[in-house]
Amino acid sequence: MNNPCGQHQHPHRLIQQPLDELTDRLRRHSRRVTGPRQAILDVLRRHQTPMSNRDIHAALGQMCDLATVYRNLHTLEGMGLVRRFDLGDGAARFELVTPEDDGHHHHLVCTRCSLVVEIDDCFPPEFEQALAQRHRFARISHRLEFFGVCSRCEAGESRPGPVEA
Amino acid sequence: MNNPCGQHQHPHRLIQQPLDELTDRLRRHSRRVTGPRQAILDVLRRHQTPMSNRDIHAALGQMCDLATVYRNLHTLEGMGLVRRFDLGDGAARFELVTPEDDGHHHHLVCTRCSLVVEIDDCFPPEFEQALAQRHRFARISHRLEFFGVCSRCEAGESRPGPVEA
DNA sequence: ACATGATTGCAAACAGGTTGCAAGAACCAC
DNA sequence: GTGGTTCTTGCAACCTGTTTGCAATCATGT
Repeated sequence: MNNPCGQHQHPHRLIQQPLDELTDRLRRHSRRVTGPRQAILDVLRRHQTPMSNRDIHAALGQMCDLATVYRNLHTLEGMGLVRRFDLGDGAARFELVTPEDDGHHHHLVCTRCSLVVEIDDCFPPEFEQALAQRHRFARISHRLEFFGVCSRCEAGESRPGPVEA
Repeated sequence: MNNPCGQHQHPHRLIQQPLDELTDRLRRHSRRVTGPRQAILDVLRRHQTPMSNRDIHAALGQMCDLATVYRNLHTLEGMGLVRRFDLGDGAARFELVTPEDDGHHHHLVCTRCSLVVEIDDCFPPEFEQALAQRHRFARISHRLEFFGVCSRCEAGESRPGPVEA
């Protein structure tokens, strides 16, 4: 994997984090280790790609209310255990973040079947610095996602639900 | 204005397009030139930064229903007269596109006051090509927006409504 | 001017997400 | 363990952005 300018790139999602380690992180933030929370973390750690609140709720079976999922992801995001992504279809997606990795990376989304590929490339941070200076902005960050049509869909074997372009 | 790799960049919004030219484009697409449409185009051509449906509706005064604004922007987007942006706050924004320029560009948004700065820099198209090939995706495009805190806000002179981080 | 079909206003309906409140756990201290 | 304090949860109502059905209205070709 190289990158736009042969430079920056973010490694991530190398291995699944043990569930205990995750719940420990909850405790360290003085958050209670509840059934729904463990279940949500467990679902997330088994997943490679970002999941929506609805996805997670579905994966949980009738374990808890959808509102609980929303609240917990909000909490987890605040704790930095989870990172929010916007894949452009109006629903927030979440991925687990490891303590080492800040979770910064991007995605390539198939606009036909919603297949998501994790992308580690990114443009060099110096670019952002330059932008910040030029426009006198502080604490600059960015959001970048790619869209396209995966080979299966391109070949005609269309399937599930689409995401907007 | 340079760019991430000293390469690609999209010039845009050089001058206001005459209103007649815009309505002509409507006719060419066999769309009727109605009051609301002209007004919407007129509001957009006077604006430098992307406007939400609500913004436009407000700028129009009680000229037409909000639903009409939504429908028209959808139509205009389909015709390629307007381009949709997602600045991350849950409301779609639109900017007029000139016939020459495809409207591809990005924004730097202040997360405190919502100030928007138009950004012409972008990473080189070859990068997207490479991504496409590597993951066997076709027709790749991307969405990129920057967020930060503008100098005024950083200086403490906070004001209007925020946008998410 | 007329006919005709696109367009509009209005209200209802949606979807994602948030929130108030009372009931139900976790967790700490004893 | 027991008990209480405080965080969480379920539920239902609510909010915002956006879409849609339908009848009334208006822009356009003739």
